[in-house]
Amino acid sequence: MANIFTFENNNCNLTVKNIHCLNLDYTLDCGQSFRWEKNNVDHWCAVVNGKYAEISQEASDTITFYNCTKSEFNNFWTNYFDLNRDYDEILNCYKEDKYLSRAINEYYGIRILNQDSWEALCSFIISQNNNIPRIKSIIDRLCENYGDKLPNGTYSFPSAERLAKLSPEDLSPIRAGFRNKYIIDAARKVASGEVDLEAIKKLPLDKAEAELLKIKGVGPKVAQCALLYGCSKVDAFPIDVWVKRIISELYPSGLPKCACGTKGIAQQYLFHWRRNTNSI
DNA sequence: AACCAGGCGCATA
DNA sequence: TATGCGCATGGT
Repeated sequence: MANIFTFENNNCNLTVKNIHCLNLDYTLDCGQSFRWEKNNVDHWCAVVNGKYAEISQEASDTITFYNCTKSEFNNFWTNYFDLNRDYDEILNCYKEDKYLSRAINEYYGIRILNQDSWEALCSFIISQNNNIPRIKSIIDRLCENYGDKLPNGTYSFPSAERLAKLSPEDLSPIRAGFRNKYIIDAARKVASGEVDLEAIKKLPLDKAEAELLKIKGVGPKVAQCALLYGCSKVDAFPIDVWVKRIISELYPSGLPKCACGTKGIAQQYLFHWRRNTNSI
């Protein structure tokens, strides 16, 4: 069933009701995005596409966007949270599978975000052989050093064009180690158009991956993450250590066919479930 | 004090 | 094609 939203304006804030299958706590803290943090009043905050955003969830179907207009919601946030995709229909199909069924029962409301393609690519280059707290702190330092300062003192994610002018040595303050040269190679190829992220969004999955593999430090895992989280490819399927465990333990002959076409969504539920529940 | 972290590039066979 | 190691850094 499609979302038919209802809106309430309070001062500059917009409360949206009748949102289906979106749990902010799960969605913003499940390893797909690294910039969202909860503030002192338990609202989720981040700089998203160059603007500071603050949101909170009052009920399972009710979310308030602070300092946000209805047109900003319609033109940006519906796509960011992928609200036009019918998750209930997708997840309903997963119920025929034993483990997917458990994962969606426990973590109903995870959605795959449509993040900025460059930010997603760069963030998952940083993620390799790394843990989530440190990924976040490296990205924070990258933004503080090379992003634009916003009026409230936060920083935007630096553009590929900005980083393309730097050398790997220039990135030493962010302490990303051996990943510095990968970030710069990605920035240069994206800024020059040698790797065209907008074109990649329109390519089939395999061709899109091949384009991203032109970048030093981008292998299959990072490429699939960039495609899933930044290029709206819901069938992209990043295989990290956790998903590798899930496959070998539960799906030695592959994911069930109910996940066909949305393997990235299934992956996200299984990943979160395996990391947090740790029982079969 | 070793070991690990949402991997990848490179060398070796 | 398939393994194994080094890579920077910080947390446990």
